[in-house]
Amino acid sequence: MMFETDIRPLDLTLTLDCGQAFRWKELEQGFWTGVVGKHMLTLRQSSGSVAINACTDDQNVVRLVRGYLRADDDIARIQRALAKDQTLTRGMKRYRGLRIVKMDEWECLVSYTLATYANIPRIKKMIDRLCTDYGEPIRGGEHAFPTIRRLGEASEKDLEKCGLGYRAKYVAGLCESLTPNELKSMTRLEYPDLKDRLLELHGVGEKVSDCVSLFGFGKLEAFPIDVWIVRALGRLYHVKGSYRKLSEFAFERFGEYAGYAQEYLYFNERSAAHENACAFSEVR
DNA sequence: GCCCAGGAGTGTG
DNA sequence: CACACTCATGGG
Repeated sequence: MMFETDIRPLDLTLTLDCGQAFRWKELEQGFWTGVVGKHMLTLRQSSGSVAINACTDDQNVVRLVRGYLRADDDIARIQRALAKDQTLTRGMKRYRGLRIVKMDEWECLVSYTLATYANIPRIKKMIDRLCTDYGEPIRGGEHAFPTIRRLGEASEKDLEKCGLGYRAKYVAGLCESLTPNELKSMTRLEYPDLKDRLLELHGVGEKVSDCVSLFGFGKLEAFPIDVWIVRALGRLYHVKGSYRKLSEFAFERFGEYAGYAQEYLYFNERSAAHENACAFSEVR
């Protein structure tokens, strides 16, 4: 069944293929297949509208996709607010179509806990195996992301077999220390309290906590700091220091939309590194 | 074969 | 609080 919905501005590739979410695949040019909730979807962008191919006639998939892509975020307004920062103004316009995604809280928490000290292809593989081994089969031949209960039934050894390595004990710990109700109650917390609560979880540090706040709980003021952001802040703003220190800088500088600022800085820094690498290789 | 990864936990100065 | 070290494996 096909649906269509209007989301502007949007760059589907930038949004789905950037390490925010890990389950999207571009099976053929412009066709992005992934799983959102219990639905396997194929998305295709034509200018500002998104064509949704789903194995259901349930109109709710439109709402699902609009929620996932945060269709109600007013990008123009967000960019205007961030444009008070001159440094950001130049870089961010070409990323107008990049949207922060709103993942399922549990999926996001597990995904980013797995993402520690692993590269993106491997993160995708770990998640794929967790889903095929423990996720409920859904129409289209895919699997939903495994629930807390199902994942909790797996032993640490079982989880290791999915290629998790030392992360298996973290995932097992998450299943033990959380219930679906607790996760749901956490959605009511404001960002500072939410972050502290996430930090209590074993295997969840500052960076993962911020990623989960941003991509899982939709806290746009969260500002995850990875190696690329450290580089960007040093190169563009000449600030360096501990995670806490950089966090405070980001909050004062970027405020309620720091999460979008983070994405712009992240992409800008990666492309800057890429351009340098190309320039260097041309000189040789 | 080698290097290293969208980090976090632990121990030490 | 700041650093160093380890963690278990699979991609590139």
